[in-house]
Amino acid sequence: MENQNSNFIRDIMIKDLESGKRDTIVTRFPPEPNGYLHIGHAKSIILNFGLADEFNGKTNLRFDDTNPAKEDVEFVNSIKEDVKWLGFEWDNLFFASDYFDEMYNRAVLLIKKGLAYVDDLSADEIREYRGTLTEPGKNSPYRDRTIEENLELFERMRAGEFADGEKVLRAKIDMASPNINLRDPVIYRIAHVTHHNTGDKWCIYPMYAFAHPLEDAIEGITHSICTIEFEDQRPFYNWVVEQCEMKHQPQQIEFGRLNLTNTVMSKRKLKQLVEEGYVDGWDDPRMPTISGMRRRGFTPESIRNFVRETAVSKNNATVDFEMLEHFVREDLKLKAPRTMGIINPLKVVITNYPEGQIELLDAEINPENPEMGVRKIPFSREIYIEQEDFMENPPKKYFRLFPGNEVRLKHAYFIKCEEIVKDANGNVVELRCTYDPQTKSGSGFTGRKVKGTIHWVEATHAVPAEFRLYEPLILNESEEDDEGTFLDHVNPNSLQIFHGYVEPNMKESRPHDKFQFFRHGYFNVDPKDTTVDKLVFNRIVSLKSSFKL
RNA sequence: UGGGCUAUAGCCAAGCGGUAAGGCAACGGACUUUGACUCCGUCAUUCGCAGGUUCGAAUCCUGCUAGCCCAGCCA
Repeated sequence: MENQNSNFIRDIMIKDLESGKRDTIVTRFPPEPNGYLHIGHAKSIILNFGLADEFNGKTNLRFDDTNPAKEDVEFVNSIKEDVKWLGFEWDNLFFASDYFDEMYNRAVLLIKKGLAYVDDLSADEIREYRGTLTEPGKNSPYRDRTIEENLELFERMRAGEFADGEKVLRAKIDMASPNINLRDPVIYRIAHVTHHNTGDKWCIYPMYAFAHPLEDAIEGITHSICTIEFEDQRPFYNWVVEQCEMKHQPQQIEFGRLNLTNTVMSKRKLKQLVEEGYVDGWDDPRMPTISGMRRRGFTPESIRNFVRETAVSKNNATVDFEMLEHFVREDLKLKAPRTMGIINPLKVVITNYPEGQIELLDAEINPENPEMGVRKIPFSREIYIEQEDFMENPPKKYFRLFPGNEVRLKHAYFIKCEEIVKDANGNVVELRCTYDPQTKSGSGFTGRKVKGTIHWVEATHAVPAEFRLYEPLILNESEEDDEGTFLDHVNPNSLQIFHGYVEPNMKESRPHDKFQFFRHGYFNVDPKDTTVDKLVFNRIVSLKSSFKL
């Protein structure tokens, strides 16, 4: 059951509906197609789609493609895939570029109202004229051009008569405003770049601050939900809607970004990790991208529940990664079949078990969800167990195998360690044990108890498999901005690869199948590197453990 | 330093003048053929700090402090 925390955005919607200010809810998820989505975007997606769903409203997926230099169809496709995978369906698919004509006309309107002008100042000069945080700016010498001149110049900008950077269109507001965003913001720039949608039709493109309110107004968005850093932009957002005389008036509402401990979220840093080879790509299972999390094995349900549990506020929050892990475990608990896998094998020979005999044992697929039924697993004289489950000189409270100790083999028999076989270097390479036939699992044997139960895989039918275990990619807890030095905190052990064995029926597993390897945790069949003769399992999350050596 | 925003436990967070919800984590204990799960219990005399108003303040007022965002022809 997916929970519902109270949140201030929902409260606003309820109020607007009750007061009659709105009679429906329309939201939008407006990514720029210039990169891959990450868990931070998931929060925006879940808020926009989730809230609209609650009120039987509508949500548009809108690509904010106003800067062709950075955009690509590759990204529009991956974004669409990620939104769908997260479980949402958009009511309409739009592109900001669909509205370029209307935006142009609204800019002309502004010029005609004396509220916009063409500026010939260079980018550097504009910065100088803008003033600073503490000093007011000053008016551009071009600020008082006549409406006719501005109209003509803007038309010529559109016609391609000027080079990039030669001229811009600016809103005429107040160069002395304490809100720097109101010091005559640039609303159109020249860029002779081919656009992924409109091709070479345009060589002038609207800026985000001008385009976004228009897009929202055109689509009849009621609540335009965005992140907190746009709060200063809201006065201009409202100015555009009003001065451009848009019929519909959307309301911008800001929420605090989601951050995770030991995770970097900025595009610049993620890109650096990819490009400098710290990870395998944007979908590396260690990446906080949606595609990375999908490949790691996180489920859409777990991400949705996690995001909903973290709630909506205006704080900049850094949520413990353990919170995310909790929600995957919870989701997979009833869904994932249990199976046994040996990550780090140690051979065990059961000396009193008949040679050549193979026994098929019954094993519950998921004891917490009995409806999943039972599987058969082979047992014989030779098995593999986990190296970690044997110690020659164990500390107190070690419940696993050690010389003379007896443990239960899950679904099978009690075995007792009788003898250790070592190689020339003194490493333990094999254990010789005996089993007690009357302790067979399910036989109801109660003669004696054993402290530990360990998992195993029968040696002659064992299927080799690769296990990939992950640790946080970044060692420092919060994403502080030591510009450039975050690479110093990259965890050198973020990926550990092991070669071991799994049960024979695991041969049939398909990419993205999820399992709980008994006592190890939840794993996903890697969709990229798994082939017909090579199984690769990504550990999504370990099981919790209170065991400490 | 001008403007905007934020501050409640280790983390996230509810609370909206009537005496600090919930989740994660942690820690005890019960159960256990997963050192898991489940269950049961513990975990803020106090809400960034200092004053004030009030019978009563996390909530209202005043002053301070700390953190985040804004000086792209990025979004």
